[in-house]
Amino acid sequence: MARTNDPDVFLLAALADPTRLEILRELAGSSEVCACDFTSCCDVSQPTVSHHLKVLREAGAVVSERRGTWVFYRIAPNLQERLAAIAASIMPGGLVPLASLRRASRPAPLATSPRPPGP
Amino acid sequence: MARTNDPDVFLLAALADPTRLEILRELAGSSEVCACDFTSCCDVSQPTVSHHLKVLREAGAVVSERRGTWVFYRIAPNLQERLAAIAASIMPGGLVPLASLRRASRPAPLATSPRPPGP
DNA sequence: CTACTTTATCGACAAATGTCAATATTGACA
DNA sequence: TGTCAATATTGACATTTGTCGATAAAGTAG
Repeated sequence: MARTNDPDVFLLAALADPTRLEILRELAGSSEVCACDFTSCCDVSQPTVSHHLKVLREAGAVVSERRGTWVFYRIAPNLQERLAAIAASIMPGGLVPLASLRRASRPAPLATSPRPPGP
Repeated sequence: MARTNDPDVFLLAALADPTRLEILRELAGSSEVCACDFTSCCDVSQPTVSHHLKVLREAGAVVSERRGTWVFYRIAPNLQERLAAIAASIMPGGLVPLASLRRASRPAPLATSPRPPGP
């Protein structure tokens, strides 16, 4: 079969699974989530959760950080850009991150954005 | 295995294939493309092209129109919205179509919420 | 060190997927 | 009608994928 190494295909394939999409939606709600919390929400075994997290990590959809026994996961910081790039390559209009919208119309008014201005 | 019926997963799975992504990128360049043109650009047999087009069609990524012997394909009109909705569900900021950018920059300059309220 | 917890890996399995050759279907035109 | 071109479907195949049980690895606390 046509083995591919296109990072875009890799990323899209990582999103195209009900359990992984559920994981990502859980992650979108909080700034970070412990790996142990996904076992309950996703109705699959612990090895399966670990497998899905690995797929998401290797595709660049999430990033992980070990703190003691626990491993915390976050949405990858550049996921927005990557999805925007993919969207732009397959659609005339494309999609843009909301952040770039606000930056274009005004010079960063107040800290009203839900995400703190990271380092 | 976990058979799903989530349209979002269906759509993402349709995009997560190198041949189908190539088809979509070809479609993004023109307003419409004849099915016969994909056989040359994608380096797969005619039945395979037909299969991939069916997957894209059933996922709602493209629409087709028969004109005589030929079948012409276009990017689905609501693909932007659907991808934007998926992006918004998995990322804090989300992604918005460029069209809505123009509309949103006028009437609500002080709206601190990241997402415009209207449907 | 041992015992315990959390996470990752391994091995195996069934189901899904991408591919093509062969064939069927659809439509145009003589 | 019959023939040809474009597209779709079928059947078969190898590869990939999602899943779990068992087990290993990493870290903490006693």
